[in-house]
Amino acid sequence: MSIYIEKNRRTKQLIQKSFMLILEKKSFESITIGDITKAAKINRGTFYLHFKDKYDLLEQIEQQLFSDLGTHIDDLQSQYSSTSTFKKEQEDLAVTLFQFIEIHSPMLRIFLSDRGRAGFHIRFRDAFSKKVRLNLEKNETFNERLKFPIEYFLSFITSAFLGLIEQWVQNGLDKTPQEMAMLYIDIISFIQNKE
Amino acid sequence: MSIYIEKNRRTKQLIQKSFMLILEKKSFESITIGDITKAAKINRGTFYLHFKDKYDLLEQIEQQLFSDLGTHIDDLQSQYSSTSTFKKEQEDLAVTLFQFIEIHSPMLRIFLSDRGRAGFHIRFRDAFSKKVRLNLEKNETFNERLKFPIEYFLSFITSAFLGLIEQWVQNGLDKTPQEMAMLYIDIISFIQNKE
DNA sequence: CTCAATTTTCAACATGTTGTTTAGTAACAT
DNA sequence: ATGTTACTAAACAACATGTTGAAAATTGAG
Repeated sequence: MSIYIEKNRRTKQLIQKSFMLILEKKSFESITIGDITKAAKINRGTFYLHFKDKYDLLEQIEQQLFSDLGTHIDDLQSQYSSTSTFKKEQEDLAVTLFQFIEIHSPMLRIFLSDRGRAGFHIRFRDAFSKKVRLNLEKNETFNERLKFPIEYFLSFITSAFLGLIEQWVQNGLDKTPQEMAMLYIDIISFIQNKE
Repeated sequence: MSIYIEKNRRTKQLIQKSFMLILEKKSFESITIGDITKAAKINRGTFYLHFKDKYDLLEQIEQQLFSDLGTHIDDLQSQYSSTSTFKKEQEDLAVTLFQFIEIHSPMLRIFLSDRGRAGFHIRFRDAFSKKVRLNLEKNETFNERLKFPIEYFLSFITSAFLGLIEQWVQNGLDKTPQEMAMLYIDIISFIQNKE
Protein backbone atom coordinates (compact mmCIF):
# COMPACT_ATOMS: atom_id res chain seq x y z
CA MET A 1 0.00 0.00 0.00
CA SER A 2 2.71 2.43 0.97
CA ILE A 3 4.60 1.60 -2.19
CA TYR A 4 1.43 2.18 -4.19
CA ILE A 5 1.19 5.72 -3.01
CA GLU A 6 4.89 6.02 -3.66
CA LYS A 7 4.46 4.89 -7.22
CA ASN A 8 1.46 7.07 -7.67
CA ARG A 9 3.31 10.10 -6.41
CA ARG A 10 6.38 9.20 -8.35
CA THR A 11 4.46 9.09 -11.62
CA LYS A 12 2.74 12.34 -10.80
CA GLN A 13 6.01 14.02 -9.91
CA LEU A 14 7.58 12.56 -13.02
CA ILE A 15 4.90 14.23 -15.10
CA GLN A 16 5.42 17.55 -13.33
CA LYS A 17 9.18 17.30 -13.70
CA SER A 18 9.01 16.45 -17.40
CA PHE A 19 6.57 19.27 -17.92
CA MET A 20 8.89 21.81 -16.31
CA LEU A 21 11.79 20.56 -18.41
CA ILE A 22 9.85 20.95 -21.65
CA LEU A 23 8.61 24.35 -20.51
CA GLU A 24 12.21 25.56 -20.69
CA LYS A 25 12.20 25.01 -24.43
CA LYS A 26 8.60 25.39 -25.61
CA SER A 27 5.84 27.79 -24.65
CA PHE A 28 3.07 26.50 -22.43
CA GLU A 29 0.42 26.73 -25.11
CA SER A 30 2.44 24.85 -27.69
CA ILE A 31 3.14 21.94 -25.36
CA THR A 32 0.87 18.95 -25.93
CA ILE A 33 -0.01 16.18 -23.51
CA GLY A 34 1.87 13.92 -25.90
CA ASP A 35 5.05 15.97 -25.49
CA ILE A 36 4.89 15.55 -21.73
CA THR A 37 4.10 11.84 -21.62
CA LYS A 38 6.66 11.10 -24.32
CA ALA A 39 9.33 12.84 -22.26
CA ALA A 40 8.17 11.06 -19.11
CA LYS A 41 8.07 7.77 -21.04
CA ILE A 42 4.54 6.94 -19.96
CA ASN A 43 1.33 6.40 -21.86
CA ARG A 44 -0.69 9.44 -22.73
CA GLY A 45 -3.71 8.02 -20.97
CA THR A 46 -1.78 7.84 -17.72
CA PHE A 47 -1.56 11.61 -17.71
CA TYR A 48 -5.33 11.84 -17.31
CA LEU A 49 -5.19 9.60 -14.23
CA HIS A 50 -3.29 12.35 -12.47
CA PHE A 51 -4.46 15.59 -14.06
CA LYS A 52 -7.66 16.83 -15.64
CA ASP A 53 -5.74 18.54 -18.42
CA LYS A 54 -2.71 20.69 -19.18
CA TYR A 55 -4.14 23.62 -17.23
CA ASP A 56 -4.79 21.52 -14.14
CA LEU A 57 -1.15 20.46 -14.21
CA LEU A 58 0.05 24.06 -14.33
CA GLU A 59 -2.41 25.07 -11.63
CA GLN A 60 -1.20 22.42 -9.22
CA ILE A 61 2.42 23.44 -9.68
CA GLU A 62 1.55 27.09 -9.21
CA GLN A 63 -0.49 26.40 -6.11
CA GLN A 64 2.41 24.63 -4.44
CA LEU A 65 4.47 27.70 -5.19
CA PHE A 66 1.94 30.20 -3.85
CA SER A 67 1.35 28.15 -0.74
CA ASP A 68 5.08 28.18 -0.14
CA LEU A 69 5.18 31.96 -0.57
CA GLY A 70 2.36 32.33 1.96
CA THR A 71 4.31 30.33 4.52
CA HIS A 72 7.39 32.50 4.08
CA ILE A 73 5.46 35.72 4.64
CA ASP A 74 3.57 34.26 7.60
CA ASP A 75 6.89 33.35 9.22
CA LEU A 76 8.08 36.91 8.79
CA GLN A 77 4.92 38.54 10.13
CA SER A 78 4.98 36.40 13.26
CA GLN A 79 8.24 38.10 14.19
CA TYR A 80 6.84 41.63 14.04
CA SER A 81 6.78 43.44 17.37
CA SER A 82 4.74 46.51 18.27
CA THR A 83 7.90 48.58 18.03
CA SER A 84 8.57 47.70 14.39
CA THR A 85 8.48 50.73 12.11
CA PHE A 86 6.56 50.75 8.87
CA LYS A 87 9.71 51.31 6.87
CA LYS A 88 11.49 48.44 8.57
CA GLU A 89 8.58 46.10 7.93
CA GLN A 90 8.50 47.17 4.30
CA GLU A 91 12.17 46.40 3.96
CA ASP A 92 11.85 43.05 5.71
CA LEU A 93 8.98 42.12 3.45
CA ALA A 94 11.04 43.03 0.43
CA VAL A 95 13.93 40.90 1.63
CA THR A 96 11.64 37.96 2.36
CA LEU A 97 10.02 38.18 -1.01
CA PHE A 98 13.25 38.38 -2.93
CA GLN A 99 14.69 35.54 -0.91
CA PHE A 100 11.72 33.43 -1.84
CA ILE A 101 12.16 34.31 -5.49
CA GLU A 102 15.79 33.34 -5.33
CA ILE A 103 14.93 29.91 -3.96
CA HIS A 104 12.33 29.25 -6.63
CA SER A 105 14.06 31.00 -9.49
CA PRO A 106 14.37 27.93 -11.72
CA MET A 107 10.61 27.60 -11.80
CA LEU A 108 9.89 31.32 -11.81
CA ARG A 109 12.29 31.99 -14.64
CA ILE A 110 10.08 29.78 -16.77
CA PHE A 111 6.72 31.10 -15.61
CA LEU A 112 7.64 34.76 -15.77
CA SER A 113 9.30 34.58 -19.14
CA ASP A 114 6.75 32.56 -21.06
CA ARG A 115 6.15 34.70 -24.08
CA GLY A 116 4.17 31.94 -25.73
CA ARG A 117 1.10 34.04 -25.60
CA ALA A 118 -0.96 35.48 -22.82
CA GLY A 119 2.16 37.44 -22.19
CA PHE A 120 0.19 40.50 -23.07
CA HIS A 121 1.36 42.27 -19.96
CA ILE A 122 4.96 41.61 -20.93
CA ARG A 123 4.53 43.03 -24.39
CA PHE A 124 2.60 45.96 -23.03
CA ARG A 125 5.41 46.71 -20.61
CA ASP A 126 7.98 46.43 -23.39
CA ALA A 127 6.15 48.87 -25.59
CA PHE A 128 5.63 51.36 -22.79
CA SER A 129 9.10 50.86 -21.36
CA LYS A 130 10.76 51.65 -24.66
CA LYS A 131 9.05 55.01 -24.78
CA VAL A 132 9.89 55.93 -21.20
CA ARG A 133 13.52 54.98 -21.73
CA LEU A 134 13.90 57.34 -24.68
CA ASN A 135 12.41 60.11 -22.62
CA LEU A 136 14.68 59.45 -19.65
CA GLU A 137 17.92 59.08 -21.54
CA LYS A 138 17.59 62.54 -23.01
CA ASN A 139 17.84 63.85 -19.47
CA GLU A 140 21.57 64.39 -18.80
CA THR A 141 21.51 64.61 -15.03
CA PHE A 142 19.26 61.57 -14.80
CA ASN A 143 21.91 59.01 -15.64
CA GLU A 144 24.48 60.55 -13.30
CA ARG A 145 22.19 60.41 -10.29
CA LEU A 146 21.20 56.84 -11.01
CA LYS A 147 22.55 54.41 -8.42
CA PHE A 148 21.02 51.36 -10.11
CA PRO A 149 20.69 49.92 -13.63
CA ILE A 150 18.13 51.78 -15.68
CA GLU A 151 16.35 48.57 -16.66
CA TYR A 152 15.35 47.99 -13.05
CA PHE A 153 14.02 51.49 -12.81
CA LEU A 154 12.04 50.93 -15.99
CA SER A 155 10.68 47.57 -14.86
CA PHE A 156 9.62 49.08 -11.57
CA ILE A 157 7.90 52.09 -13.06
CA THR A 158 6.19 50.34 -15.93
CA SER A 159 4.97 47.46 -13.77
CA ALA A 160 3.68 49.81 -11.11
CA PHE A 161 1.80 51.68 -13.81
CA LEU A 162 0.46 48.47 -15.24
CA GLY A 163 -0.72 47.43 -11.80
CA LEU A 164 -2.66 50.65 -11.38
CA ILE A 165 -4.04 50.27 -14.88
CA GLU A 166 -5.27 46.74 -14.26
CA GLN A 167 -6.94 47.82 -11.03
CA TRP A 168 -8.48 50.83 -12.70
CA VAL A 169 -9.92 48.85 -15.57
CA GLN A 170 -11.13 46.19 -13.14
CA ASN A 171 -12.91 48.89 -11.13
CA GLY A 172 -14.75 49.94 -14.26
CA LEU A 173 -12.78 53.18 -14.68
CA ASP A 174 -14.02 54.68 -11.42
CA LYS A 175 -11.62 57.61 -11.72
CA THR A 176 -10.58 60.14 -14.33
CA PRO A 177 -7.15 59.93 -15.95
CA GLN A 178 -6.13 63.02 -13.96
CA GLU A 179 -7.22 61.42 -10.72
CA MET A 180 -5.27 58.31 -11.62
CA ALA A 181 -2.17 60.34 -12.30
CA MET A 182 -2.63 62.09 -8.95
CA LEU A 183 -3.11 58.72 -7.29
CA TYR A 184 0.18 57.57 -8.76
CA ILE A 185 1.99 60.59 -7.32
CA ASP A 186 0.25 60.22 -3.97
CA ILE A 187 1.20 56.60 -3.56
CA ILE A 188 4.85 57.35 -4.24
CA SER A 189 4.98 60.09 -1.64
CA PHE A 190 2.92 58.02 0.78
CA ILE A 191 5.47 55.23 0.60
CA GLN A 192 8.38 57.63 0.92
CA ASN A 193 6.93 59.67 3.80
CA LYS A 194 6.24 56.70 6.04
CA GLU A 195 9.00 56.79 8.59
CA MET B 1 -10.11 48.53 -57.75
CA SER B 2 -10.87 50.91 -54.92
CA ILE B 3 -13.91 48.92 -53.96
CA TYR B 4 -11.85 45.76 -53.93
CA ILE B 5 -9.57 47.13 -51.26
CA GLU B 6 -12.68 48.26 -49.42
CA LYS B 7 -14.03 44.74 -49.47
CA ASN B 8 -10.75 43.32 -48.31
CA ARG B 9 -10.44 45.72 -45.40
CA ARG B 10 -14.05 45.32 -44.46
CA THR B 11 -13.69 41.56 -44.18
CA LYS B 12 -10.49 41.89 -42.18
CA GLN B 13 -12.08 44.37 -39.81
CA LEU B 14 -15.13 42.15 -39.57
CA ILE B 15 -12.90 39.30 -38.43
CA GLN B 16 -11.18 41.50 -35.86
CA LYS B 17 -14.47 42.84 -34.61
CA SER B 18 -16.04 39.40 -34.29
CA PHE B 19 -12.94 38.18 -32.53
CA MET B 20 -13.08 40.97 -29.94
CA LEU B 21 -16.75 40.26 -29.34
CA ILE B 22 -16.12 36.58 -28.69
CA LEU B 23 -13.14 37.46 -26.49
CA GLU B 24 -15.57 39.08 -24.05
CA LYS B 25 -17.14 35.70 -23.40
CA LYS B 26 -14.45 33.09 -24.00
CA SER B 27 -10.76 32.98 -23.20
CA PHE B 28 -8.34 33.52 -26.04
CA GLU B 29 -7.03 29.99 -25.97
CA SER B 30 -10.45 28.39 -26.09
CA ILE B 31 -11.55 30.38 -29.13
CA THR B 32 -11.31 28.47 -32.41
CA ILE B 33 -11.01 29.86 -35.92
CA GLY B 34 -14.41 28.32 -36.50
CA ASP B 35 -15.91 30.38 -33.69
CA ILE B 36 -14.64 33.56 -35.27
CA THR B 37 -15.67 32.84 -38.85
CA LYS B 38 -19.04 31.54 -37.77
CA ALA B 39 -19.69 34.77 -35.88
CA ALA B 40 -18.46 36.82 -38.83
CA LYS B 41 -20.55 34.70 -41.17
CA ILE B 42 -17.66 34.02 -43.50
CA ASN B 43 -15.98 30.88 -44.68
CA ARG B 44 -13.30 29.46 -42.46
CA GLY B 45 -10.85 29.48 -45.36
CA THR B 46 -11.30 33.23 -45.73
CA PHE B 47 -9.76 33.74 -42.32
CA TYR B 48 -6.49 32.36 -43.62
CA LEU B 49 -6.49 34.87 -46.47
CA HIS B 50 -6.12 37.62 -43.88
CA PHE B 51 -4.28 36.07 -40.96
CA LYS B 52 -1.70 33.37 -40.54
CA ASP B 53 -3.43 32.03 -37.45
CA LYS B 54 -5.17 33.02 -34.23
CA TYR B 55 -1.97 34.46 -32.79
CA ASP B 56 -1.33 36.61 -35.85
CA LEU B 57 -4.79 38.07 -35.43
CA LEU B 58 -4.16 38.97 -31.79
CA GLU B 59 -0.74 40.34 -32.64
CA GLN B 60 -2.07 42.67 -35.29
CA ILE B 61 -4.70 44.04 -32.94
CA GLU B 62 -2.13 44.53 -30.21
CA GLN B 63 0.31 46.20 -32.54
CA GLN B 64 -2.28 48.74 -33.61
CA LEU B 65 -2.80 49.46 -29.93
CA PHE B 66 0.90 49.80 -29.11
CA SER B 67 1.53 51.95 -32.15
CA ASP B 68 -1.29 54.22 -31.00
CA LEU B 69 0.25 54.44 -27.53
CA GLY B 70 3.59 55.38 -29.06
CA THR B 71 1.97 58.21 -30.98
CA HIS B 72 0.33 59.57 -27.85
CA ILE B 73 3.61 59.64 -25.94
CA ASP B 74 5.48 61.14 -28.91
CA ASP B 75 2.96 63.94 -29.06
CA LEU B 76 3.50 64.66 -25.39
CA GLN B 77 7.28 64.62 -25.57
CA SER B 78 7.33 67.04 -28.48
CA GLN B 79 5.79 69.63 -26.16
CA TYR B 80 8.55 69.40 -23.54
CA SER B 81 10.59 72.55 -23.15
CA SER B 82 14.04 72.85 -21.54
CA THR B 83 12.35 74.39 -18.51
CA SER B 84 10.11 71.39 -17.81
CA THR B 85 10.81 69.81 -14.43
CA PHE B 86 11.23 66.08 -14.00
CA LYS B 87 8.26 65.89 -11.71
CA LYS B 88 6.05 67.77 -14.15
CA GLU B 89 7.10 65.49 -16.98
CA GLN B 90 6.39 62.44 -14.84
CA GLU B 91 2.93 63.73 -14.08
CA ASP B 92 2.24 64.59 -17.71
CA LEU B 93 3.33 61.17 -18.77
CA ALA B 94 1.02 59.61 -16.21
CA VAL B 95 -1.91 61.68 -17.45
CA THR B 96 -1.18 60.81 -21.07
CA LEU B 97 -0.93 57.13 -20.29
CA PHE B 98 -4.14 56.99 -18.32
CA GLN B 99 -5.94 59.00 -20.96
CA PHE B 100 -4.83 56.48 -23.52
CA ILE B 101 -6.05 53.64 -21.35
CA GLU B 102 -9.40 55.32 -20.96
CA ILE B 103 -9.82 55.61 -24.72
CA HIS B 104 -8.95 51.97 -25.33
CA SER B 105 -10.55 50.56 -22.22
CA PRO B 106 -13.02 48.29 -24.03
CA MET B 107 -10.14 46.46 -25.65
CA LEU B 108 -7.84 46.64 -22.63
CA ARG B 109 -10.47 45.35 -20.26
CA ILE B 110 -10.45 42.16 -22.28
CA PHE B 111 -6.71 41.83 -22.71
CA LEU B 112 -5.82 42.63 -19.13
CA SER B 113 -8.47 40.41 -17.61
CA ASP B 114 -8.00 37.28 -19.68
CA ARG B 115 -7.56 34.74 -16.96
CA GLY B 116 -7.89 31.96 -19.49
CA ARG B 117 -4.32 31.08 -18.80
CA ALA B 118 -1.03 32.85 -19.12
CA GLY B 119 -2.43 35.03 -16.41
CA PHE B 120 0.31 33.79 -14.17
CA HIS B 121 1.31 37.31 -13.26
CA ILE B 122 -2.25 38.05 -12.22
CA ARG B 123 -2.46 35.04 -9.95
CA PHE B 124 0.95 35.77 -8.54
CA ARG B 125 -0.13 39.30 -7.71
CA ASP B 126 -3.33 38.04 -6.10
CA ALA B 127 -1.46 35.64 -3.87
CA PHE B 128 1.11 38.22 -2.86
CA SER B 129 -1.43 41.01 -2.54
CA LYS B 130 -3.56 39.03 -0.12
CA LYS B 131 -0.64 38.66 2.23
CA VAL B 132 0.38 42.30 2.07
CA ARG B 133 -3.18 43.41 2.73
CA LEU B 134 -3.43 41.42 5.94
CA ASN B 135 -0.18 42.92 7.10
CA LEU B 136 -1.27 46.47 6.30
CA GLU B 137 -4.73 46.30 7.79
CA LYS B 138 -3.31 45.42 11.19
CA ASN B 139 -1.65 48.83 11.17
CA GLU B 140 -4.15 51.28 12.73
CA THR B 141 -2.65 54.56 11.56
CA PHE B 142 -2.22 53.20 8.06
CA ASN B 143 -5.86 53.31 7.08
CA GLU B 144 -6.38 56.80 8.52
CA ARG B 145 -3.56 58.31 6.52
CA LEU B 146 -4.72 56.66 3.31
CA LYS B 147 -6.04 59.14 0.76
CA PHE B 148 -6.83 56.48 -1.83
CA PRO B 149 -8.49 53.04 -1.98
CA ILE B 150 -6.28 50.34 -0.55
CA GLU B 151 -6.69 48.15 -3.61
CA TYR B 152 -4.88 50.73 -5.71
CA PHE B 153 -2.06 50.83 -3.24
CA LEU B 154 -1.85 47.06 -3.31
CA SER B 155 -1.94 46.90 -7.10
CA PHE B 156 0.81 49.47 -7.31
CA ILE B 157 3.08 47.84 -4.79
CA THR B 158 2.61 44.26 -5.91
CA SER B 159 3.02 45.13 -9.57
CA ALA B 160 6.10 47.19 -8.91
CA PHE B 161 7.55 44.26 -7.01
CA LEU B 162 6.62 41.90 -9.78
CA GLY B 163 8.30 44.18 -12.30
CA LEU B 164 11.54 44.11 -10.33
CA ILE B 165 11.22 40.36 -9.93
CA GLU B 166 10.78 39.79 -13.65
CA GLN B 167 13.79 41.96 -14.43
CA TRP B 168 15.84 40.25 -11.77
CA VAL B 169 15.07 36.79 -13.01
CA GLN B 170 15.64 37.90 -16.60
CA ASN B 171 19.07 39.22 -15.57
CA GLY B 172 19.95 35.80 -14.19
CA LEU B 173 19.71 36.90 -10.56
CA ASP B 174 22.58 39.36 -10.83
CA LYS B 175 21.92 40.68 -7.32
CA THR B 176 21.34 39.30 -3.86
CA PRO B 177 17.90 39.48 -2.26
CA GLN B 178 19.22 42.18 0.08
CA GLU B 179 20.51 44.22 -2.84
CA MET B 180 17.16 43.86 -4.53
CA ALA B 181 15.37 45.07 -1.41
CA MET B 182 17.74 48.04 -1.25
CA LEU B 183 17.14 48.71 -4.92
CA TYR B 184 13.42 48.81 -4.24
CA ILE B 185 13.89 51.40 -1.49
CA ASP B 186 16.32 53.42 -3.60
CA ILE B 187 13.97 53.65 -6.56
CA ILE B 188 11.15 54.92 -4.37
CA SER B 189 13.26 57.68 -2.87
CA PHE B 190 14.80 58.47 -6.24
CA ILE B 191 11.37 59.10 -7.69
CA GLN B 192 10.27 61.08 -4.68
CA ASN B 193 13.41 63.21 -4.41
CA LYS B 194 13.39 64.35 -8.02
CA GLU B 195 12.09 67.88 -7.93
C1' DC C 1 4.15 -18.64 -2.03
C1' DT C 2 -0.24 -18.04 -4.33
C1' DC C 3 -3.99 -15.60 -5.81
C1' DA C 4 -7.65 -12.40 -6.06
C1' DA C 5 -8.34 -7.52 -5.59
C1' DT C 6 -6.73 -3.22 -6.56
C1' DT C 7 -4.12 0.08 -8.95
C1' DT C 8 -1.57 1.56 -12.86
C1' DT C 9 -0.59 1.42 -17.54
C1' DC C 10 -1.57 1.14 -22.30
C1' DA C 11 -3.47 0.76 -27.26
C1' DA C 12 -7.19 2.03 -29.87
C1' DC C 13 -11.20 4.94 -30.65
C1' DA C 14 -14.27 8.79 -31.74
C1' DT C 15 -14.25 13.57 -32.00
C1' DG C 16 -12.79 18.05 -33.11
C1' DT C 17 -9.37 21.61 -34.77
C1' DT C 18 -5.95 23.13 -37.87
C1' DG C 19 -4.13 24.82 -42.10
C1' DT C 20 -4.19 23.73 -47.08
C1' DT C 21 -6.15 22.95 -51.41
C1' DT C 22 -9.34 22.53 -55.15
C1' DA C 23 -12.99 24.13 -57.90
C1' DG C 24 -16.35 27.39 -58.46
C1' DT C 25 -18.89 32.10 -58.06
C1' DA C 26 -19.53 37.08 -58.12
C1' DA C 27 -17.97 41.83 -58.74
C1' DC C 28 -15.36 44.72 -61.05
C1' DA C 29 -11.56 46.66 -64.52
C1' DT C 30 -9.64 47.00 -68.98
C1' DA D 1 -15.13 39.22 -73.45
C1' DT D 2 -11.39 38.58 -70.64
C1' DG D 3 -8.64 38.71 -66.66
C1' DT D 4 -8.23 39.87 -61.80
C1' DT D 5 -9.60 39.96 -57.15
C1' DA D 6 -12.21 38.41 -53.03
C1' DC D 7 -14.70 35.16 -51.35
C1' DT D 8 -17.18 30.40 -50.75
C1' DA D 9 -17.83 25.52 -50.32
C1' DA D 10 -16.12 21.19 -49.53
C1' DA D 11 -12.71 17.99 -48.79
C1' DC D 12 -8.10 16.67 -47.02
C1' DA D 13 -4.31 14.95 -44.05
C1' DA D 14 -2.18 15.76 -39.82
C1' DC D 15 -2.55 16.12 -35.29
C1' DA D 16 -4.48 16.76 -30.40
C1' DT D 17 -7.94 15.64 -27.26
C1' DG D 18 -10.25 12.89 -23.72
C1' DT D 19 -12.31 8.18 -23.02
C1' DT D 20 -12.62 3.27 -22.59
C1' DG D 21 -11.89 -1.55 -22.05
C1' DA D 22 -8.35 -4.78 -21.71
C1' DA D 23 -3.85 -6.00 -19.97
C1' DA D 24 -0.15 -5.73 -16.67
C1' DA D 25 1.85 -4.76 -12.27
C1' DT D 26 1.58 -4.46 -7.28
C1' DT D 27 -0.43 -5.44 -3.13
C1' DG D 28 -2.10 -7.90 1.18
C1' DA D 29 -4.58 -12.09 2.81
C1' DG D 30 -4.55 -16.75 3.45
